[in-house]
Amino acid sequence: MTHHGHETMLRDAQLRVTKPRLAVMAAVAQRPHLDTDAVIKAVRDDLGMVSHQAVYDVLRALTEAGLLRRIQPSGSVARYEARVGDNHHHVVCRGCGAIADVDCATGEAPCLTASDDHGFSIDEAEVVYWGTCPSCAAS
Amino acid sequence: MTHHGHETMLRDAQLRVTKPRLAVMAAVAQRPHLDTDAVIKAVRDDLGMVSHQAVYDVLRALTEAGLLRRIQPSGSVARYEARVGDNHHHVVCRGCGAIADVDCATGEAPCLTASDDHGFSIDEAEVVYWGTCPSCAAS
DNA sequence: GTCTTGTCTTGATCTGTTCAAGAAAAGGTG
DNA sequence: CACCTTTTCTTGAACAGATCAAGACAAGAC
Repeated sequence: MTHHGHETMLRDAQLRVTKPRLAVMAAVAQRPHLDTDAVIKAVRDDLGMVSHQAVYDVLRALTEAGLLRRIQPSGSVARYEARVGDNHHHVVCRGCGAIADVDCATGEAPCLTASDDHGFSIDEAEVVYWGTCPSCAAS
Repeated sequence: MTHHGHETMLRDAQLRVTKPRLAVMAAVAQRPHLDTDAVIKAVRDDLGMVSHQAVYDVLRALTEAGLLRRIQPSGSVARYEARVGDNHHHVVCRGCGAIADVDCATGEAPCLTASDDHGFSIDEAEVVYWGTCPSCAAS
């Protein structure tokens, strides 16, 4: 994804184009599953001093606009990724908290039909696989 | 589940039987998906003054022993439920955070085989359905 | 260039959770 | 039953991530 592409995405979402926003998008596009703190560090490496507040605002704005997806497995802080709309899921290591992407084996809309939805109108099924990553399994 | 049954469960898990523990188990068994604060209130209604620390310790001990399950959807605080070992999932309301149980439509071990596990050894698949509950849909 | 609106900075605040040290209670043993 | 060891509970402080509030500032429309 190019810098220019990010600019177009922001405009399409009716959001203003600012340096912090471009830096956040670049950081998340480059390294998926970044936590908030890592995003702040990446943005500051890129632009110098930026307030953590600005980063929080940017992350919220981009998430609400559907440009970013927020994931937060139990016991972990909020993380963000750029892959949206492709219905993929995550595998999380119980040892170190590492996250990797997986496409669900059951096709495009896994488990989206619950056996009994209790009257809820369901629009998304989120799947988290829990396990142990190779390096944690070794130790 | 009787009071006596809870006592047996604690002993089987090699945990000492104390009033706070029995009160926590009773509260969670009675009303599923209780958050920590609600558990504290329920325990105090039952026993009088109990420190919040004791409740946190009890919840952690029971969760580690497998007597309770901790669930924590994004944007929500930690919640606990007594149903363990039956592989059911949850539907969460985006509006009010209400949680209901659902049995997964795809059988006993839904989606447990990821298409590419990245070398992780997976032991659990957790599914969260996101949607809108009837009362939030009405407003 | 000017104006309006949305965004960023600064700094305080909040909530849920955890840490630490000592007092109290559970339950096994003599 | 009394004692002792181990675990659990109380008290009080601390911590992290996230949020709130007010004003300075910049983006983009006209």
